[in-house]
Amino acid sequence: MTDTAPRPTLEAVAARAGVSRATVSRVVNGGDGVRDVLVERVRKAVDELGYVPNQAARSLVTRRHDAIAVVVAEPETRVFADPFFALQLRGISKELTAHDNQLVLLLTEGRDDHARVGRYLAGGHVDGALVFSLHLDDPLPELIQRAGVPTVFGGRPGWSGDRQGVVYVDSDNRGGARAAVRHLAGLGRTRIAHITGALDQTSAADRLDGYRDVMVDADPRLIAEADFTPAGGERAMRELLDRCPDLDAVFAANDLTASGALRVLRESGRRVPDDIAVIGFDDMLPVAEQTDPPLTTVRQDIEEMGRLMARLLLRELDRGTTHGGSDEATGDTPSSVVLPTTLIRRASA
Amino acid sequence: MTDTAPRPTLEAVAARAGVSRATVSRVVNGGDGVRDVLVERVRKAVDELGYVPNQAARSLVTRRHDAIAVVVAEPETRVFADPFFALQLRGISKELTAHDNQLVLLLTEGRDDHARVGRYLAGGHVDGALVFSLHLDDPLPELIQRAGVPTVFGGRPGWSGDRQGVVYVDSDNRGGARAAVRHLAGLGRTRIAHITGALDQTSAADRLDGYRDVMVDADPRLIAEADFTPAGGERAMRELLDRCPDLDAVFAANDLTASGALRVLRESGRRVPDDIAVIGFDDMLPVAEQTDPPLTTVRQDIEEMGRLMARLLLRELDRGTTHGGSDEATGDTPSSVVLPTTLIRRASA
DNA sequence: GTCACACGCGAGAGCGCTCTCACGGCGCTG
DNA sequence: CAGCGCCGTGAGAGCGCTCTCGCGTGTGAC
Repeated sequence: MTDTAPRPTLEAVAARAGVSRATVSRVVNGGDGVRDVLVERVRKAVDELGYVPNQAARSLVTRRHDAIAVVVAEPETRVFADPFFALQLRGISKELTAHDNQLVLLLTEGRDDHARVGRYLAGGHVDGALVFSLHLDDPLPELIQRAGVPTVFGGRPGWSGDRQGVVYVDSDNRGGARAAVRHLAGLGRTRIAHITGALDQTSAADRLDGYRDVMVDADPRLIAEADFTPAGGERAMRELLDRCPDLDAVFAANDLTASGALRVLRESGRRVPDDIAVIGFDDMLPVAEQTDPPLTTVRQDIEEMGRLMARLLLRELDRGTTHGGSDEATGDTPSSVVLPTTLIRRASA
Repeated sequence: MTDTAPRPTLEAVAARAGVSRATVSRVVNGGDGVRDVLVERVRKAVDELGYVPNQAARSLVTRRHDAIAVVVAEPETRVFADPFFALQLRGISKELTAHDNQLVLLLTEGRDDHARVGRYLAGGHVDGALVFSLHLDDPLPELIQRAGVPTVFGGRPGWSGDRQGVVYVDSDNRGGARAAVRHLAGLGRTRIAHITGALDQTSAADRLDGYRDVMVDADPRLIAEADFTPAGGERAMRELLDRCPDLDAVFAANDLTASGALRVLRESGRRVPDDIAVIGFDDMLPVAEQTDPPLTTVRQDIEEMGRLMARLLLRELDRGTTHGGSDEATGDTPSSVVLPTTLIRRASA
């Protein structure tokens, strides 16, 4: 009953089917160039014995693992505790599963972990990596680049120098921000404030840029820095009310920030959206739909981002396999993708 | 620059250090029974060559993979989109990392996926599995049991027949529920209602049991069924207000449900906690702290649950290795653990 | 009817590692 | 001073698979 059952090997299947190991191998791997009679016979033997190929043995010779590492740096709990990551992971999982790849999850916290991850990736345990590099000064991308593992990044990595061959998937943060602010302007609002996210993350920086695109010469006092958290949103909102009591709209860097801001506005007796209109970013359902009033926000398709990351990586891996090991970019390198965002109108603006 | 660098093998290290493969292997795996001089020499060679053992080759002979599968069945998006799962995963990751084990994530949705997971586990790709079996009728546990892979479950599996050797880690849902209801009673509330979770999950059933433990002969109309979602909470709350306008307290099966209930209460003009006291479950910070008023709730240490699951599994695996392959339970089988919960008092009760 | 060729299949090497086994050297005892 | 034992080391087999190579058979062309 326990695992003492000795797993059948290729050899065993071959014996039972009355063919050679090589033939069984061929059948198991697609069955090209084998007569149908034999294919049938081998399939039967496989079924009867419950044969499952030993991945270790296979990897040893093929040097492929059909496994992808997903690296998530999570210096703060926040990052991990929000649904963002979970949704992306789900998209990745779906895509990988569809291509018979496994998902090896590497969560890192702290510097020493980076070394560990670097070692792991360099160790050739996986065929590629999907990396969420959230901060500008993250040493991880550098490490990974050096490990020589094909990689796709989630979110635009924040290097100043854009190295060649760096592939990422991102939302159109800047465009989304522009849409949000334009929407507010379209409502006739003129004193539109912005509560930023953590500005060491490209998404926050990009959203701020989008805001500035529209509010070309905005009063700098209309911009308050926060960190993507509700608490940060509260603090920033108080600051803003203090500095600019006349503001009539707020674009928050994400929904959580917006929820904090809403709370402060309610406390201060302002009506939303009558006195002050509020827009968030993300369209995190548990948050955006439950605020009071429900939050107008910019939706990004997070699951699709994940799926796309996986697809890009798999394509690159496939390319590497098919075209033989050419060294430098062979022309059709997959390139980065920026997904569109859409404005979701609810009650807050 | 690219991955064309041929990874050094044991052989190469041995040559450089002027010893045999066997000796290098010994050093790499702990270095027992090798003279310090040689250990040093080998270490140096390893560093210089940047040698990393080939896990596939190693697994092939040791039959260990140092990898654990985490299986998450997620029929509903909800499950995945809440921080619960993420926190647990984090605990697991920490523990596995500390023991140099990898985390292979398997997300399933739908029936066909079950077969896939079963095949994967039976395929001997991983040493063990951590399984989140959320629903009573889930076929997954059965499948996994049959695959013969050492497994620890997250949350009490819902089989009527408690098979032997089933190990799980759970929160004290029933005890926590009792504490919550007692607290309400201690506040002088007498008409205490309960909004349940999805009752096909053991956690929901256990919390209901806890409620009943205290409210021994509760008015059945004080119990409304929901599904752990805010929307469900709203619906159930309306039902309850309709049926029992005189209720003075509500114990909700989780924080999300409670947040829905709070909204309905506010709409209906009831004051919380003055008119109606509310308690949740989970202590999900982004929710519990942000409700209005902040939610009194039952905290469970989710991350610790994850960590514990991993620890239990690793211990079991270790046991299997150390004591040779004895077949039936060797006495010191790790047994299930139920973690305590604590009541967190905030403003809502 | 003969020759060339293609196609299907089996034999065998080898991927990088671990682990058993046997051997040489040293220290200890009598 | 001889012999026994033990510790440290190397040689070599083999884990389960893939893949190249070559042989045999069947098919088509002349």
